[in-house]
Amino acid sequence: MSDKPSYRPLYQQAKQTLLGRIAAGDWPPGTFLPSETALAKEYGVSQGTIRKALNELTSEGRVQRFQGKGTAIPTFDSDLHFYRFFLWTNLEGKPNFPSSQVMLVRKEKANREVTKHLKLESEKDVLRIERVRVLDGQAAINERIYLPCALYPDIEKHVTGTFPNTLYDFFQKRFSITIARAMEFVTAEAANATDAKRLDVPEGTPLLAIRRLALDLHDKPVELRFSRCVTARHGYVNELKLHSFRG
Amino acid sequence: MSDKPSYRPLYQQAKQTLLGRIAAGDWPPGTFLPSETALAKEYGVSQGTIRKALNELTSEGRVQRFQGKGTAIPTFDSDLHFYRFFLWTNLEGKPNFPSSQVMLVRKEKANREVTKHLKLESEKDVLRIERVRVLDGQAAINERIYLPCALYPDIEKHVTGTFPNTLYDFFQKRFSITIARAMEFVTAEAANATDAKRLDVPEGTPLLAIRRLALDLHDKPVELRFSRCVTARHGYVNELKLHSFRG
DNA sequence: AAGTGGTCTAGACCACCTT
DNA sequence: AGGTGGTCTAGACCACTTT
Repeated sequence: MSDKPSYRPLYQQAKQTLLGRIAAGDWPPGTFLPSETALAKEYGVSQGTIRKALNELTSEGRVQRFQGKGTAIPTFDSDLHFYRFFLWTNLEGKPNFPSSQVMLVRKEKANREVTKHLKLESEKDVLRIERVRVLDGQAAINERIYLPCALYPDIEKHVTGTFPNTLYDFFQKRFSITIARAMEFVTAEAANATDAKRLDVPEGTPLLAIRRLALDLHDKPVELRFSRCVTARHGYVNELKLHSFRG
Repeated sequence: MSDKPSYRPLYQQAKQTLLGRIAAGDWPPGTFLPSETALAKEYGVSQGTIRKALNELTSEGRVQRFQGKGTAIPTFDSDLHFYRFFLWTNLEGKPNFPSSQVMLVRKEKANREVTKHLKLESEKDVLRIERVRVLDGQAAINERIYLPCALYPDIEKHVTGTFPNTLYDFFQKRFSITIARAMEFVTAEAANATDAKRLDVPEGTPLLAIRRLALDLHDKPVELRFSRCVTARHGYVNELKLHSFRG
């Protein structure tokens, strides 16, 4: 009658426990977990069971395994991760590392849209960052970013003067916030006056508009980003695959 | 000195062999593979080794496993697959099953761009299909599709009268062509006269332009598709994740 | 040499589906 | 009841890294 699962594989339990400890920061990025044998002893299961848990975590990008060395928590600046969240290439398909010019940094009250997407309780303080990203020497992306101030204590003080270009790396190092995934919603819109000025295109030029919500290891929204992009020389690349439902 | 791998795990060999037989059509979509024990005996390895190979194939979407039943080759119309290749939702994030109106079907010589992307040897015959896709009752996507005639024998005869809406399902059932993955390149462009007419928008309206190259199980290009989309009421959704490099 | 993860095996038992 | 895949274990050996 009851529809309880009433059964939970040991390796799933171990995986969940490990995930919780990773999210809680037991092993900061760049450090190594205990060995399989140590974890197996600690959890009272066989090594093979721990191995299965760790392999699933590996396939989800939560840990990295190195033969002969051990199992580590990945850091965001590792090559593995950057291009998972930066999907721009030029027309020939070559990726491109962007540079940034910050146009505005300001603390303000979140409006309704920002409050909704970031799942804030009410109209809390957010840090608003506006910057232009440069690809192949061309101003290409006009970006507006909102960060809940509560999650990034004293962030204003960190961002005076030079501003980090690779934000997700900065979030992890300074605030222990790891971006685990992001949802994007892409549309085409006409350039407004600000876009035109910052991107050096005529008003009305078709731009690719991306709304991105980035989530941390607990699936909590930690960043909202609006990007408006000139696609004369670059484009947004995406690969569609069949792979598993459980990934 | 030589950099040969000089080592190849058994389960990888088994996986490659199985992939080859799947691609060759030994087990058509919807049919079941031999059991683990049968495959283990056939390949002269243990059941655990075959299991590991099959589990990797599962995570890549190449097979589906059902406890108590067996291991099957997925069919494209299974719910699992359609929305992997159709990323449109309305502004509230609700997915939408599109309908199609075919505007043009014609055999022609491939131009340089089509030849290049489809990796044709020279300017071979391609079937050109133009259709408008309707979302929520609104003409939303103006689509132009190129198929190499060599891969779709007598396709002209199949497409008179009614035309299949879910093309990839049709490719698999009629031509044994399974779409395994696709690469998309997304830009923003202004609506031309044809777009304006078919999508009922003013000329110059910003459209989302997608070039998609679809590949079969052998990674051979089998379809080139240009979509031009109104994003007033809908958008292209994409999820960015960390997951594994080997997926 | 010692420790790590990676592969491979063999066997036991469980959960699910079909007959 | 018998077959399938799913979980769990224990042990052997291999490949890689570090000491």
